[in-house]
Amino acid sequence: MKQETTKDRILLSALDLFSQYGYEAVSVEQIATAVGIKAPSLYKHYKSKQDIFNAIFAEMQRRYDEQTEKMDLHLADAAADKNRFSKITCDTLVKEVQDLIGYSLHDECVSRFRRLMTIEQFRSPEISALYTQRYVDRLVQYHERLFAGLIHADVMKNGDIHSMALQYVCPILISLSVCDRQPELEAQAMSQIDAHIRQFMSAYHTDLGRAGKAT
Amino acid sequence: MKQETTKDRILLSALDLFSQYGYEAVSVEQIATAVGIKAPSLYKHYKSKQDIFNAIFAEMQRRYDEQTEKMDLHLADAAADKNRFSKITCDTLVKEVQDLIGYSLHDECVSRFRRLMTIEQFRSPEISALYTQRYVDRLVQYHERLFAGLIHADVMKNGDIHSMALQYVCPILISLSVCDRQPELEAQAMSQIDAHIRQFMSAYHTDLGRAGKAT
DNA sequence: GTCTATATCCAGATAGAC
DNA sequence: GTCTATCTGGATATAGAC
Repeated sequence: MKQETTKDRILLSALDLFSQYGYEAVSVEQIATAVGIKAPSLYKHYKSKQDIFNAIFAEMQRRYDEQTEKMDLHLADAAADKNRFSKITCDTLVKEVQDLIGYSLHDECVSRFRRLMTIEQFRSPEISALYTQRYVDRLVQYHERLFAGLIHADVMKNGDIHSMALQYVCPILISLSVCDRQPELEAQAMSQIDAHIRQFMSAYHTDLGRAGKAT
Repeated sequence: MKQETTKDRILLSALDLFSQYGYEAVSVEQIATAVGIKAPSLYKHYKSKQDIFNAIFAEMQRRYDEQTEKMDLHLADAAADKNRFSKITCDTLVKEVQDLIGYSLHDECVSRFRRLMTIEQFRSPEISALYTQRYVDRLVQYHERLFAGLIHADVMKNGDIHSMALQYVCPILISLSVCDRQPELEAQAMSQIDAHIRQFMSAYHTDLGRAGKAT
């Protein structure tokens, strides 16, 4: 719980502005004004505008690594306790996903950095690869492992796991990108996600209708 | 087959540069150099840099409208001849989609404009809405209509049509966005699309295994 | 660590000759 | 329709006082 330094506030203000207008379109004076100081004062904290940009990436990478660790633990937990798989219902799945999407949309850092990545994704091969890994591959791979467990527990129908993960994850990713562009469509996106998950489960779950009711 | 005017060449060079680096990062001098003239000469054709940007949008909108008309006719044809639905096989579907994706990736104008839209999508509510409409809604709605026809013809299982369209279309859209970032992954993306469509059909087609073989 | 003043550079755009 | 020369503004960044 350390206090927010000026250096941190510069980082967050820059992230805010970069994510809206892009790196090139934002001047260091705009950043300074947002922080409440004059432009030359920035240079006591960062040696250049590019340096601020790099610091944003470094900081977000740190947070991302933390989060990935948690996801891995969560999945390991689920795999260790195979009985939990059979208890999964549409309602719990929908709620889990909607919470995750809500967090991704409303956490300022997470959502701003994702938008920044979106508009700067073609700037270098490194950023391109990072984008695919973070926002596509990680979630797909997570669900591949999850579905492999569910199939093994006979809760889900057998099939091409990678394609199943894509069909589950991609509509959610697209909804997220729509909300990034048009926040006013969030409610609609959430209800589409709800319908999507129920449709997916009805197509791939072995025993959905009776899941919660069986004695 | 009219000849390519300087005005057109400016438009295409600007599109090329904007789609790589973004509007702000490209100077009018860069555009002029790409065309093979000096910067001030540009102003005889367009009154400002912003004017070039707007002209790109107007021209691409014109081409888009043409294409939409063709798609509508194609769908109307298919709907009028319901017997064709039952003849659809995985192989033809895969080929159709791969051709479409190949075109979207390799047509210079189409792919450059899509990348430009991607990196400029947060610049205004109008561009945001245009992006969603062009690159998400149109394809989803097309497949909703297609699937409605297929369900009516008893070729596809019944279900929530919108969700089914999302599950079919979104993995393809994500593959496209991956290839925009990382062209080196195209072959891999194509084979994932192949597997995805076959998995989708095996989940939703009423009678896949015998489709091509039944007497 | 913040400020004012300033150096330096380069962008978009215009004027006017050819 | 292209050029050279130029205007003007705004950007990043530095120097040095407080």
